[in-house]
Amino acid sequence: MADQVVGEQLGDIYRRLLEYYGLQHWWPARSPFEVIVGAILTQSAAWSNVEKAIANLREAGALSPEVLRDLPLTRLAALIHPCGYYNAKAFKLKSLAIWLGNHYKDNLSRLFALEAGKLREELLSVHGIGEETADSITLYAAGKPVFVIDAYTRCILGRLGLKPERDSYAGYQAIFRENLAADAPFFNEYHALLVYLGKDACRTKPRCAGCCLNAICRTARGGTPEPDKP
DNA sequence: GGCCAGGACACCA
DNA sequence: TGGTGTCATGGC
Repeated sequence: MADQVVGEQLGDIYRRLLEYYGLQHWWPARSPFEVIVGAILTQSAAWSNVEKAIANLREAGALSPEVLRDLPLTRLAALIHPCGYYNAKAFKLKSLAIWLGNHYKDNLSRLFALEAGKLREELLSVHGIGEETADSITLYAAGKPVFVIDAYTRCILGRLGLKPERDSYAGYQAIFRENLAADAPFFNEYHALLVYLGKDACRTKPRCAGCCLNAICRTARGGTPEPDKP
């Protein structure tokens, strides 16, 4: 498939999603550090539960690396209890806060001054930050143009017949990088819209907005979405 | 009562 | 290198 065609498909999908869902203005956070915390807490968790955990952290005045570092692990785990995996995630937040202090003196501006590739590499060195979380931070907190690949994005691309040859994070990410202009606000909205579409169309019991995916498929490749696989 | 949600890591073959 | 088990709550 010619790259130009894929680019046009991706552009068409974006326009239709924007028309259907409207601007999302992600990430839902009050500060870049809160974006980072949220990106870790939302790992395999419903955002509604993450919001409760973040509210607890805010109320405890713990939404800063300095305070997180000094907070006992058990206390931190109790605060983030609602979002699940609280012991594992407490350790991840601790690791992040310690790393940020040791390497960047808690200065996010210094961290975000790094070139996107280097920033990603740095973030991946932190325990608990994998590819998706690193890219979420790079895009939504640092404002650099990398495309976030999550389970919804994989599902949607697969159903649109755009699954990469190499079924890997890098494979999916290359589809966006190689066929769209690198633009952070655009990638920001696009990924947010894919998540909303995914919530509606990638579940076993698609709700009404599944028709949105069908409409996208009809015009994008003249076909219909493939059924979800468990 | 079962299923699922904006993953990452350790371990093993 | 790829597959599997583990971490765990809250809403529907």
